[in-house]
Amino acid sequence: MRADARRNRERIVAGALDLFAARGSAVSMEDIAQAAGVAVGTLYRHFPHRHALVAQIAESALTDLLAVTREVAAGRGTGWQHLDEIARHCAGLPLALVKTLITELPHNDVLERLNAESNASLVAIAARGQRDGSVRADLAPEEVVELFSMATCRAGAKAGDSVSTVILDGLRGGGTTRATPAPDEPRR
Amino acid sequence: MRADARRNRERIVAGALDLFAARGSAVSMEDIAQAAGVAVGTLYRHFPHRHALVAQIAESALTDLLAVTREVAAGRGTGWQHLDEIARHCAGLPLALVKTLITELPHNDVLERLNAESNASLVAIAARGQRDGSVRADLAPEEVVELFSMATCRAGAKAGDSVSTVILDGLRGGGTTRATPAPDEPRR
Amino acid sequence: MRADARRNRERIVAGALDLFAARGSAVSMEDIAQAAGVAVGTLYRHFPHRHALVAQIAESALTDLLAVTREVAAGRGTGWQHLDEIARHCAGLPLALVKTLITELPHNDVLERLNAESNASLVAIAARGQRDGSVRADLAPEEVVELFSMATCRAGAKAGDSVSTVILDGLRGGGTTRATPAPDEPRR
Amino acid sequence: MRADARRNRERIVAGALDLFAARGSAVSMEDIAQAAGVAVGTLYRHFPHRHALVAQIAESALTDLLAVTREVAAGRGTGWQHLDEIARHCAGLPLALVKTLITELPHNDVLERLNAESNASLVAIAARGQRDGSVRADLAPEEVVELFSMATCRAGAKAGDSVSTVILDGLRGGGTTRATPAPDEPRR
DNA sequence: TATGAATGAGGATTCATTCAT
DNA sequence: AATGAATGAATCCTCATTCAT
Repeated sequence: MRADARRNRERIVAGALDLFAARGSAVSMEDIAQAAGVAVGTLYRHFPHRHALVAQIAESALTDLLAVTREVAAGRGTGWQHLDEIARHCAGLPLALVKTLITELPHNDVLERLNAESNASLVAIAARGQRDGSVRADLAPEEVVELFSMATCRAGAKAGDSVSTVILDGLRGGGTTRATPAPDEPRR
Repeated sequence: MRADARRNRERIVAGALDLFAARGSAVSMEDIAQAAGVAVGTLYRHFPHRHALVAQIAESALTDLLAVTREVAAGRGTGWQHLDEIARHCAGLPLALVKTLITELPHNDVLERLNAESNASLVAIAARGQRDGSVRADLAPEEVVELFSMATCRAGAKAGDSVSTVILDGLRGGGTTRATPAPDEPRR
Repeated sequence: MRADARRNRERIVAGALDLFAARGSAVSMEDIAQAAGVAVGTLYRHFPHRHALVAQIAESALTDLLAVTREVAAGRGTGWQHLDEIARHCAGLPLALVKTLITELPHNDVLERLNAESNASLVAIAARGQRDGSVRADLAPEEVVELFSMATCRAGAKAGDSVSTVILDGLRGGGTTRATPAPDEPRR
Repeated sequence: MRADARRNRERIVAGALDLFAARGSAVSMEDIAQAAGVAVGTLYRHFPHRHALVAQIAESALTDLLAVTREVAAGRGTGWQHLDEIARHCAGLPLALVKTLITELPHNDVLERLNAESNASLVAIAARGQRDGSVRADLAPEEVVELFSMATCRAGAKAGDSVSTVILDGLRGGGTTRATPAPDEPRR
């Protein structure tokens, strides 16, 4: 792929993401092209139809999520610490947006698989956390992940904001008091 | 209003709600009319444009929410118990759907007001709960309400499902250990 | 016909005329009914369809015009005086509006006939005027009538306004011959 | 603009003008597109809505009128000769149609201005004609222009037809005074 | 390869007319 | 006879997609 073609493709994806975030998923292809500084024809050269573009955006985010998840999972620390660290990274990903975008997509194997794999990874982390005592054990690991996703996929989620923190803390196991912030982590 | 007209109106609203839930907010007016068993003209007689219909659906749900909130708030019990009880009622309301529908609506004073009032009510309840010790005090009442809303506005939320329960439990105050169900409150 | 029915019919016609004048011919039947203080059903009881209503309005005006024309023609005076007098009466009739309304009507025998008869009457008057010397003789009587109609069917025509007067005066016969083309400006 | 696009645009405008003339202003956009040999989408690419198309048609005609008016006014001859020459040119313009089309347009600054400028030009010409004696002086110049417009904006006006000629002649000044009111008919 | 014009199916909305109350 | 709700064809307009330049 020529350098300018790659650049165009990247600008399209980035511009579309911004537009979707700013004006909802009902943005027209024409507007997306314009935001990327190209003509519609070019947009369609890169993405044969709208779904392909949306899917690409989703795929990027989910791929990043999966990568982060696996990377963190490969490191050291308790299960809860892993969840917490992944959550921090998630704040930089447009997961809330992607979640809504996906709902208007027809069935898509790639996304399905990415989703399943992230989920499997997270469930494994949760389960491990429950075994190492860092994650509360009175929930199914899937429920832990669902709560984790809620903290992570909220619209305006920022790394370490109160609401995420409360949920994350709520997932902790053990006698350690749940939500009280550590002295050096003042609640915002 | 004539009886048949009211019946039609109700069938339209109910049918639209179902369709939106089943197929997303991009359903056509034609389909909505058909689902209600009327012709488009009838749909438009009751709602001069799509926004009016969507707004009506949102208004109903928010009105119900406000009513429940106030009714419960007027009863006895701790702040947390009130939140818990309201949450149970919310499970019957299409709040998750309404939340997404509202985003594609132009500014709407009525909805704005309903939203503000429900919120104010809930914040008051949260604050009261913090004073009576039933709600954890290390959060701003607004944050409590945000968490409450997350539990309440989830897509498939059912009264008393694990995830809601965890979040609600996470809002508890006091020495009592958070998530462990009290003997008389079996986790569902 | 019951008294209230006749009253309704009259209010409908009068209201429609006003609305057409104020907002153009594209007014809806609903609006016309409302302006008359009745429901659409009643409007349709009196006029089986829109065309019938419009035709009725046109018919009224043309009938009035014909009556005036014949009445004046039966009196004494020169041809030009008759034209002048008819023109004064026309100022009270919505002829300009009716002229435009008629264009959107399908073929209509009654209107056709009324039109033809008024025209015939006017042509006769013009011809008589040419014989009695009161109307300029260098035009076909039909052309005289066309000019007369222009004076008479203008949008804001008022009895005796300057513009009408000029045209009417231009139709005068007599020794003064302003209308004779100068030698170097041959009449086409 | 690409050659084919310009050709389409021109065919649309020309076709629409013909259709309006033939079938009134209520022609559908679909029909207009078909008459121009394009699809509706193309029609809308050139004119974002019906009003824009109608306005374009009006603008063309009024622009032509203004150009003619100014061009003629810059030449030599008496005021009346200028009016007469402009009238000849007007016969080629769809002024009658445009006049009715304009009534269904929302406020439009460009058209407003064009109208005002043509009018101002014509009024100036009329006034000059009154000073040079070629235009009758017993009318306000605005009234002269109104009469001029009547001659010029008639439905089937052809250059130099009798009716126009009579009106134009009626605007002449000079010693012969057919327009002098009879003593018992004071001019208002 | 990029451009942007053209296509046309689809969706919102209007309104003349019909019909149940 | 009046009312006003219901119908549905017709119209405007949008936008994903295709294609000529």
